[in-house]
Amino acid sequence: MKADALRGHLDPMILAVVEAEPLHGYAIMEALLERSGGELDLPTGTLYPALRRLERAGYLASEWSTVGGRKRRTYQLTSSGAKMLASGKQDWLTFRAVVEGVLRPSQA
Amino acid sequence: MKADALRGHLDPMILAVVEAEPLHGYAIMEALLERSGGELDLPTGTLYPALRRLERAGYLASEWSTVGGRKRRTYQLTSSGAKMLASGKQDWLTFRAVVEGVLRPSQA
DNA sequence: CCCTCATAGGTAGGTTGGCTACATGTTGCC
DNA sequence: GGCAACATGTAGCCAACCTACCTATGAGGG
Repeated sequence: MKADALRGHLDPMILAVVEAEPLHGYAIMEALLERSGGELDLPTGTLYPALRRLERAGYLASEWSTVGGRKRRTYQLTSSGAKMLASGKQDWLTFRAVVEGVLRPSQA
Repeated sequence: MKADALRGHLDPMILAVVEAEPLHGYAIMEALLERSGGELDLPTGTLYPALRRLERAGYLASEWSTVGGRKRRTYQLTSSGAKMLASGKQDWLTFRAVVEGVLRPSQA
């Protein structure tokens, strides 16, 4: 999968995995990997900046903890983030319709 | 629709509209607009550089003509472009599966 | 004891492609 | 005369994703 493809689609995906329960960064990476069937293996240089961006934007809130001697920063969805996720899902449907409308062999 | 969303997905869409018949830039714009149900209204600053990029890459070949006093540059798909389009369509299916696998409410 | 892997977090800097804004010229219609 | 539609293009901005790098702990094998 090309790198650019993800552009603008990553944010809702991140928000989606923390929707059900708060997760820390590493666990988010694993969740994305699992839910994508092994396709979405984000480098840390993508994920961590993205999380900070989403927190700055107010869509996520974070909290530090220590588990088994390791520091974790756990992110949870804010109410603003939930709205963003909902609209992101809607945007995805629109986007999908656009791409498929164009890509479809076209019945003329 | 956010601007970034298009990143990396535009190329196959352009190739797709010239698949059936060669078209000039302006006509490609209109075709995209129509096939997308009015959603995909590309600025010229996006389309024309993209066409040149695709030609440089060997996926499109162009030819000048004059119709009704107006100069047109008509693009047609090369065989290399056809391959690219096919793989782009496949990539789209993969990408769609990834996004929807992650976005889906998740049955846990 | 040491090495390596998995776990856990992060930054700096490069790339790139879609965007805004601008520039040019024609035809056709009011 | 003026404006919309037709037609093509460039320069430069910016955001986001990437590569490459850094730090640190715990667990397991040799």
